[in-house]
Amino acid sequence: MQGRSKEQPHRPRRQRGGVRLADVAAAAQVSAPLASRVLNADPNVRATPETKARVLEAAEQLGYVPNIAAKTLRQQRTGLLGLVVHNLSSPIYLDLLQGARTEAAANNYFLVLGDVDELLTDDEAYRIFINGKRVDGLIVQGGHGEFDQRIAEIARALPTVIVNAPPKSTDTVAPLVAPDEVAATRMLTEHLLALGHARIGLISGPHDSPTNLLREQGVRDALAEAGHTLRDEDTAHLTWSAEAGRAGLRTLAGRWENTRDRPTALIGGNSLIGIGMLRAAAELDIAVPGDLSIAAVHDTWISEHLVPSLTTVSLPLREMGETAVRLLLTDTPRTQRTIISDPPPRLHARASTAIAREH
Amino acid sequence: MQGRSKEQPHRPRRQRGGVRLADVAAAAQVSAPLASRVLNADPNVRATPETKARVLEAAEQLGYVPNIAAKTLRQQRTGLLGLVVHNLSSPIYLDLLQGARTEAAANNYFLVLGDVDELLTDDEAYRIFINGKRVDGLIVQGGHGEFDQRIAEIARALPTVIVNAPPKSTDTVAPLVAPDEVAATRMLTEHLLALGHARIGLISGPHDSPTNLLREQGVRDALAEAGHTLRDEDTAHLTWSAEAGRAGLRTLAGRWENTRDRPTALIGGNSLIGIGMLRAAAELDIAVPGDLSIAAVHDTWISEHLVPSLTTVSLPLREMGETAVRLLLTDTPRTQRTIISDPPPRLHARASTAIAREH
DNA sequence: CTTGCCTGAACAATCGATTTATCATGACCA
DNA sequence: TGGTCATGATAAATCGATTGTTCAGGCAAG
Repeated sequence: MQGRSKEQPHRPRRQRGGVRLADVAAAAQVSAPLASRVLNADPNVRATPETKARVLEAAEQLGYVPNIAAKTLRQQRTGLLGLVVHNLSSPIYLDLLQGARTEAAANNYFLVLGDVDELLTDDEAYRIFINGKRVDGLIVQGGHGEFDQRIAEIARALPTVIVNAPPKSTDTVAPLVAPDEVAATRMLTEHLLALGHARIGLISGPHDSPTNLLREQGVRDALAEAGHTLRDEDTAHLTWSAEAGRAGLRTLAGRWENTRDRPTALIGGNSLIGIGMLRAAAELDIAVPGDLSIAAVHDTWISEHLVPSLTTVSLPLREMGETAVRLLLTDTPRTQRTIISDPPPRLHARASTAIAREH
Repeated sequence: MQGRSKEQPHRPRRQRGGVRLADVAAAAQVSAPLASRVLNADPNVRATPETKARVLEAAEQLGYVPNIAAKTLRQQRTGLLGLVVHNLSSPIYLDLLQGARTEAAANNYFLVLGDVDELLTDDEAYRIFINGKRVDGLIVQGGHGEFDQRIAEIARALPTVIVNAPPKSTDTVAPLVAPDEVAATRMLTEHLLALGHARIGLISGPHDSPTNLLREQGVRDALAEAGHTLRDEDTAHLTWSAEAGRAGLRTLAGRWENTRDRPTALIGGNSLIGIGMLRAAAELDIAVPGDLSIAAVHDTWISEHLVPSLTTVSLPLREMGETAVRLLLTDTPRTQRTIISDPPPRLHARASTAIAREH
């Protein structure tokens, strides 16, 4: 047992890199370029069926997987899309993420996560993510003030699609994918009107945010058609959080001096606000839906598990994510604005809304 | 205004690729390799301070960002980590994701999302993600039966860290990062015991799942120390969902024939189950915490907004994500098991638990 | 019998950064 | 003056796949 005492006498030559195209080509007794063309089903390739079969066979045999870095370098295409999220803890946009992820996967793309705050504060991260050619395109959420201002700059460096809310600036810097916000709140309002509510209020996000303007519009439209109006004293505009919903309802309720001069139903600008409103109602001993009906925009997994379960309208977030990816992969004119109207917003009537009681 | 009428008379030679290292080197009047070494702060580089300054200056001036594909090809390192998630809609693991994302970013890494179901069903996606050298390492959630069986295979192909729950198989295939599950439920139980509860039940996930075994152990330990036991008729083991929590409480309540022979407090195996339990209690007119105290594992953003707000114990999910990334970046022996005990689980006492009432 | 065309395939260049090996220059010492 | 050595920098090879160009051979037409 003396000879060959070395422990690693003949490890296969290529240990790290796995199987290369050259290995496949060698096994199939063809050149690397030909193997590449066969494996990529190049329509212009001219090879006998036997040759093709040999190449495919060899690739299968060796478990060949193309090296993505090499492919990327040559083709200037990473197979990655960036998704810049604002607040991942919010349940609202997970569906959007899921939709984007699924559609990306269907095209053999993967998603890389970026964070709004990080990109704003960490220059290094920004450079790597935006300028480093790390991704082929970017999906960003509009409507986040400070970040909106940099979207134009980003869109110049990289194909970009904005989802959800258009930046405030008037010039269109990138294609937009959005839900039919107006239809959504209109639907909620009409639901409440049908239940006999006449005085309906709104607790929503910042008054001048693009999203709020649209959602508020939907409420106003539906009310106007029914001959009613949205009164200033029945609205509160804070942020998009549960805490804001709670504070908003407390503020409104503070104005209610008697049981007659007050709204019988309130709409929450998003599901977090709706949750906060339910909470505030419980704290203030306002019976829902007995004294007050509550409905909100966005249907999330939790809506039906709340007590009482929350009436909502669901936006096609998943489809928005899918569409955003599709637009990204088909380079779209930056002026294009896609409103997802199929499927339309859908009403989920639950226990938090009921027929208006006569005061 | 006739001359120069062409709109794009002299676009710079390199339009697509941006600034290359060669451009920087040329501007600084040095060779590309030297520029590379200076920019990467190679300790072995020998260059005069003036030369270094010139290179750095030129890079800054031109806005040079290294081409990641080229770097990756040469270094066999992508700068990406894969995070394989099971159900992104669940709020529970978002903190883990956030922790991982933050720590990755701090090391100039980015996260790519994979989906358990997709990797199980889509062979192409699996090959690209796992075998394609698309990522340098992988964080996977253990405890998802079918997927667990492939973790060993994955771990052979790629540096891997398992978070949360160990696969059932006894051999350790990759380092593990987990919270102190036993301490968490022990803490909840002790909180209830301190409130005077003596008979405490448990509604949790599948009985033989690794996570449940540990959580149940914590309950049993604390009860035993106080001279009590966990009765079989006070437990239900279904899935980890809100629906299961609801069904679990309904099952248990169905056994309660009089007000004396029943538990005064129940622990939910996770926050979803806790939410379902609150819902079932409301439906069954069981006052919480009057008739029944309810507490659950996992503190999420919603816990404090529920009615009543839910007592929970929070696990250090964020830190787990951070640690998982760190382990991945420092190639760790696969036998290592890291229990995050700093910070320890933390109790959030809220309105759903109260002093036990004498029956 | 040669020219020309088509088929089947190989050759060579390219993507951009890194890294190993090599070369020039000047200082210093014998 | 010649030789050694440290210093400063360059040349060339490499990572692996793709793509434009070229080449050899076979067959048909002139």
